[in-house]
Amino acid sequence: MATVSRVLNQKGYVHKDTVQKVHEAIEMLQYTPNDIARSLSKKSSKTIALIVPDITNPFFNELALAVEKVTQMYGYTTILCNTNDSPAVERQYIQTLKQKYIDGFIMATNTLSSNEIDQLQVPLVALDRFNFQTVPTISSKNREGARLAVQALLQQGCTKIMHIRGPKGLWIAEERCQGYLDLVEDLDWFTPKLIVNGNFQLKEASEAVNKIFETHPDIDGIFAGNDLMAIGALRVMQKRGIRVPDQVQIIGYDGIPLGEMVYPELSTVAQPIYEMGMLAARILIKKIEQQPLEEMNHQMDNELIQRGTTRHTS
Amino acid sequence: MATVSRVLNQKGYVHKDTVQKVHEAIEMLQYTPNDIARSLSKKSSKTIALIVPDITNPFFNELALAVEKVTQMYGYTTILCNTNDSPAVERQYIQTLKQKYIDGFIMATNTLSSNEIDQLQVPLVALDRFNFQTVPTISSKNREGARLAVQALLQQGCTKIMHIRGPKGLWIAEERCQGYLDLVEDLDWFTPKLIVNGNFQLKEASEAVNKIFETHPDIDGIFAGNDLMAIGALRVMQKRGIRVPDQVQIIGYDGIPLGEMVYPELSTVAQPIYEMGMLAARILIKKIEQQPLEEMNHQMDNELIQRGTTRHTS
DNA sequence: CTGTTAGCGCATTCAT
DNA sequence: ATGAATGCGCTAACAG
Repeated sequence: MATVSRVLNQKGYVHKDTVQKVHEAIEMLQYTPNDIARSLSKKSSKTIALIVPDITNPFFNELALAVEKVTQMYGYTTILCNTNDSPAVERQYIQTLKQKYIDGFIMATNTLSSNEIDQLQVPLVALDRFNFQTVPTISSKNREGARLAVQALLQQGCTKIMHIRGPKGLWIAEERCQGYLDLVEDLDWFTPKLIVNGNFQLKEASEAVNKIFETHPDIDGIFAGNDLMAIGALRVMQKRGIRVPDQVQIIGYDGIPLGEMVYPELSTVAQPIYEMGMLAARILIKKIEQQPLEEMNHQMDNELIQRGTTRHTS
Repeated sequence: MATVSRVLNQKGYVHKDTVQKVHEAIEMLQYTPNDIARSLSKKSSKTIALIVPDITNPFFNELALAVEKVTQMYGYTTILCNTNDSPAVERQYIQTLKQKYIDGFIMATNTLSSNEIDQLQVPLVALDRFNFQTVPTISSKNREGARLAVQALLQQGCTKIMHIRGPKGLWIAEERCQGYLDLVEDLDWFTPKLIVNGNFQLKEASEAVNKIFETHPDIDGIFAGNDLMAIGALRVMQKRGIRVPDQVQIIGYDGIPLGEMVYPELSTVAQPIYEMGMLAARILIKKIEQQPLEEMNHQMDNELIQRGTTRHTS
């Protein structure tokens, strides 16, 4: 019995012939090891959890794919948890998972206080969070990315640009909003009313844009904090019979595949989503296996991709 | 120790005062039970898995919400597994989960052979599958639903209706296609060329529709096997400058929220997604707990919802 | 009503 | 190089 354990884990000495025999027996008996017993004994489930706020957002799907790929390579299982933006659900998941010897978390949500996170007792890496001392963070250069977008809008003739921002208090939403402000705050047409909150949701963004066009019909540029909201804005333009990009130019943020499926195709600030997911997973596993981390805060570069919703030359 | 177990599980006799004292101790020590040990002992993890082919499809998200809701009510955890249409991934999940004492599966995929499913050894309920003898099935009345859509198209003046079907061999796709055929097969304009395969994906549907419009520019009605594909078709119309619903009318199938976010809003055959999810979960739990099932095959009613992509009167 | 005991299936000493 | 013994934290059967 101990011998079988040895060959399964490739640990300790075991004669070559015995290995062979064990494998034959396994085959014959259709034996599969019991992960639960293994977990109990090792105090580890070889499982990590990826916690996301909205599973229908393709951004998180791509992230999940990336995470799953590398965790699997290292022999870990990953389980996907969708909180639907509810902190209660998130806490519930964390609690349940901890009772199951979860080895680590990748948090792509921002609902928990840093206090709660510190008490976690389980390895953790955060996506799109503000610099922690204690937990590794991965994000793209949000402020810089936002500037990229607004600058393009400006250069391409926009004379009144609105911003659809993400949730208040959410780090990445603030940063992207700041990037927008950096470039337009001092222009004479600017007013804070040009910033509306879409909570990163298509529907809310649509409603907000629809409303602001009542009072500001002369807006000719829209920078959205993510692609979903940009698409929401695009819908509104179509509904109102406003031509994109002739009358209004739109740029989103994320670079999700859905952006290429709408018409006109969405211009966007593309994050290296897949790489961010892989990096997060690698770092988490390093942390779980107690290896030293070189860096705590990873900032990825973005790329401005101009497609059908902007009037770019060339 | 056994007493603690008793109060936690509310099983067996235990004095009221003792219960109190145990709870105080739990509070004091911040004790949380170890689910892994519990699972090992009970040979059950109190968790079930919902296996879906494409997590970005809002249909499955709504399903997941429903399933999660009822499983949680019964004290189960549910874990979401996205196979991304890969049978290999699906098998991998099943294997891994079985080794973790998973209590049951809800399969919203159709990749596995019924043979494999019979060997599963774990309670299972299937969504949108053909009538099994052994496993409970839930689906909507696909053929009837399809007829609902095509009939409306016909009545509202369409004289050449194409169908974007789902994957070959997939039961629900076949049924919906049959429903289409039921109504149009004998009409003089009909030709099998009017049926294209979009594999239930937005992108593939777009490409297929784009292609068929080269040879059949006089199509004035589109019935899509799901909403995602219908939206793909809508995109193509917009790209080609074809007015919807004036020149072409479109009806999808599913009733996902996304359908209300596009412009014009999508007409569709709405399935009771949430109810289907809840029903699936209830049945699975019944099966896990060895309660008798009254019925094996549940067929839900659909509702035709006409919105902006059709020219309905009233 | 409560404490003692054995066993769930594995990994990990320690002998041999 | 291999087998026997112990423990992971819990539940269930049994005594008391």
